[in-house]
Amino acid sequence: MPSHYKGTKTELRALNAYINVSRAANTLESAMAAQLAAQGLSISQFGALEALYHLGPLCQHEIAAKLLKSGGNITMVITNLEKQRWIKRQRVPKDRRLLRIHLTPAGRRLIAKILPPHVAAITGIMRNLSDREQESLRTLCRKLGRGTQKVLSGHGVSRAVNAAKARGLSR
Amino acid sequence: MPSHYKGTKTELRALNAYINVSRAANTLESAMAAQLAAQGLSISQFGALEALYHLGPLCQHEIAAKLLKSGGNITMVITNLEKQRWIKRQRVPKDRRLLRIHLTPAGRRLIAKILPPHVAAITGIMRNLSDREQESLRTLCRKLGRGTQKVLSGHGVSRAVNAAKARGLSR
DNA sequence: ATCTAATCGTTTAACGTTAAACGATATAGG
DNA sequence: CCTATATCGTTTAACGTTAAACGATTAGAT
Repeated sequence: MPSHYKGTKTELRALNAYINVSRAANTLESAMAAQLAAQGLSISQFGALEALYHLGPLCQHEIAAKLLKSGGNITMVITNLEKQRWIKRQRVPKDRRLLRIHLTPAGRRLIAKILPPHVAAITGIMRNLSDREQESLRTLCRKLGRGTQKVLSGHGVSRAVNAAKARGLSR
Repeated sequence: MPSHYKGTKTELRALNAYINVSRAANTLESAMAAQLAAQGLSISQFGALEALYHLGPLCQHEIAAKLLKSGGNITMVITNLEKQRWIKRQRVPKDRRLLRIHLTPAGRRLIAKILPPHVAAITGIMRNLSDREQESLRTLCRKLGRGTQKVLSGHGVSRAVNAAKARGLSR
């Protein structure tokens, strides 16, 4: 956005940092989406499978919180995954409002197969930065993210942000 | 995503950097969307207005390239902006395939009014980082973005990435 | 000059996303 | 017990996004 904006040095510095974070994230997301598209998975679908793989069976609202997405969205993501037989819904007898989502054997095999190249791709991309640079980038992004949430508190703000705020945004 | 992934130190470092960039960008985007929603604008609508404001009248494909969005999408963005009378389409006599998009006086007033608080918001968020940190963040993100595009070349990849690759991704 | 290529904007179908309203179920207070 | 409130998952409507097919128009090649 800074293209031709006239502002103080402080403003231009902030704008430049802002757009470079945005673009880097967009580029990363496109790269991941392209990689997952080969397996017929969207990023959210992958995220759901990965969460189930590492955390065990989860309810939909837990997945929603994990992925920072709305409940309605997760209904769709899970429905599509179920169509492909990667997961199954299972009513919880103890609390019949809940659906416990668990991987099918095929789903488990899929995510186990997909995960290593996925991690390799991320690691490969990150190799453009030195170890020290990666850690520096992580620290700066965390600091920025935390600060941004403070700024937002109180305003009418999307569910994703609220969800992130509710739990400590992890790591 | 790293939640509970077992991997080498190198992999975990890369994954942590990756998710922190993603989350920071998501948080920033939500903050901007919330701010613009008050004016009834989406991020893309704002981006189009801003481009027209700083660069003068543009054709739709130029706006698409600027915002890294597909042509069909820009058709919709411009259509919605035109409904609200912020911009106007104008056929170019010299090349009748082209539509030159220009701000209406009201549109110019709007973006002129919106821009300062928008910049102030970004500057305010970025104040969570020192000047030196902002510059460091910018540098790291640029380096990462450039590297990622190299990795992508050759694969079937979204238009946005291709567009970014085609022109030098500016700055 | 004519025919072929490429470019521009539009339309369509499909998907992901959100917010809001809803029905089913559970929990807490009287 | 019974009612009010809260939670969970679903549905719907609306929007942004992409890719692909399309018609109109231009530019290039022969």
